[in-house]
Amino acid sequence: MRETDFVSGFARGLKVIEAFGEAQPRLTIAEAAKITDLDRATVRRSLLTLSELGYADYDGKFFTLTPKILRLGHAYLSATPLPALVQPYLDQLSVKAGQSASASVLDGTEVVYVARASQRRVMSINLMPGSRLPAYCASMGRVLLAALPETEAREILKRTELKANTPLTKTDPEELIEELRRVREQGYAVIDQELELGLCSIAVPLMNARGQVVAALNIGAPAAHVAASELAERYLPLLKETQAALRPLVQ
Amino acid sequence: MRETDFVSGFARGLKVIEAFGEAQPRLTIAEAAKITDLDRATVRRSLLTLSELGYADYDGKFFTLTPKILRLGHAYLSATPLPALVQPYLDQLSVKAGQSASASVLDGTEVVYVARASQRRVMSINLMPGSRLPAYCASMGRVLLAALPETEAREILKRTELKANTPLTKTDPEELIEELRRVREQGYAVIDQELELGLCSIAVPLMNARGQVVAALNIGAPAAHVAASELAERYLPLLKETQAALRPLVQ
DNA sequence: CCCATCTTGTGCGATATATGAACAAATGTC
DNA sequence: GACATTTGTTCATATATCGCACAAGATGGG
Repeated sequence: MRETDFVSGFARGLKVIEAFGEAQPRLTIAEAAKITDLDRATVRRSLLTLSELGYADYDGKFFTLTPKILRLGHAYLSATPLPALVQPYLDQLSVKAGQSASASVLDGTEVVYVARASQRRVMSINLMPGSRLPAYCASMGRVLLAALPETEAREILKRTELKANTPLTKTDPEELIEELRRVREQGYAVIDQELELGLCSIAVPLMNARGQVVAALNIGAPAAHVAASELAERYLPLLKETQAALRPLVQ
Repeated sequence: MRETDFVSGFARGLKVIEAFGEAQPRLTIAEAAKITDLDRATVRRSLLTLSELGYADYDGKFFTLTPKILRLGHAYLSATPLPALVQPYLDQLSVKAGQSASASVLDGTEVVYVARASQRRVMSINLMPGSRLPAYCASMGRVLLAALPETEAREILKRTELKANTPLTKTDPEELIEELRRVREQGYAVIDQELELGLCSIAVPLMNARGQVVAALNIGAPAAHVAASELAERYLPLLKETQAALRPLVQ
């Protein structure tokens, strides 16, 4: 790609949108400039553009995103049949298990939630479509990494900041690779409080008719409610059932 | 706003993202140019920029959006406490009613779904966070329009293409204004197959502690299952309960 | 197999944007 | 209430992008 095939104004604008988040629901020009590391004048123009197009509101001091911004993500969600397809199955799965059920895909070193059915809020983190978690310490992440050729999985782990979120988090690359082998063999991954204390989860791959892994499904539960060692016994049959039902339907 | 405070490259890029959708999950440069009504060279640069940033994939012919694009909508969903807050209540509501439950806000002439819990898929249209429906013929739209000063509601109806989706759709502005008065008075809106034959729904406003309407909640049901005339009897108590539970929690 | 048609890639002049400094306004501090 | 800081805005100019026109390549009938 040539230098001139890159629209930096566009790239800068996208960076500005991403500056908004849970901790920063409203931003001043200076704040957005600090977060994005762009010039204040540049950020101002991007924000005014967003505001002019109705993607943001401006009260003279703070900018906030409007629901119109959801059109952008919606372009993906509606263009990809997967989220709509799995949603009703997740709903059923979630009701039957009495726990949250989710589906996600891999994006770089992270898993991205594309659909979710929650029974109650079990985590301090709030998950919804579009939410991201590091792949190495999430059950769906393990399943998705296990589906890759080992060299690719290694490559992703190398690019990941393997930090210990809890004392139980596995952070040694070799240990993780070994774990991925186990996951590949047994067909599911169990996470015991590696992401957050008190939370464990179990995931299976979602395959299409040709056997390609296109996503992962999981059930998350509070550790106080279900011990990690019981996860497979209690929820694996339900997950396998959903996996089998979806297999002929995806892609 | 001055002319030079607008970054047209950014605006054009956003338009390109929105070109993707249910009917157009994969686009060539020429297709995207036709949809957006932009010059091919411009669209090409935008698409290559998206691809370079990881928001899109390019196989040399087709561009597709990647899950990374969800970061943009996620910036709104996580920045706005509402979706996360109402989700567990919708889940409960959906289970109790045995029907789909949703929350939405108004964006121009449309309602935008910000959270949803579905029991099964009842509509030909697939709804999910970010989905949009015309406000005039949706139950949540009626509730949200009814919450506006009448002049504003009129203004929005004037900008709306009031088309008859079914023989039951109300399309006369005066009749709609009259209906909004009724909705305001009774505190809920019922839609009987005005959007799609076979689908009816009931919605209530979601107010904050100060009594401002911040969103709408609804339950949708197949007409074959529940007649529109029974909706209020069957589901209004559940909706009112949820409305009351959420009232002290929002904003 | 060839021609008509559609698509993609590229060079260039005209036009629009980014930059950083300077200034004005607002905010916070003592 | 005055000073110090931060923030928002403007401006001139260097730089980058836009859209057009054209070339090259791909596609699809007949």
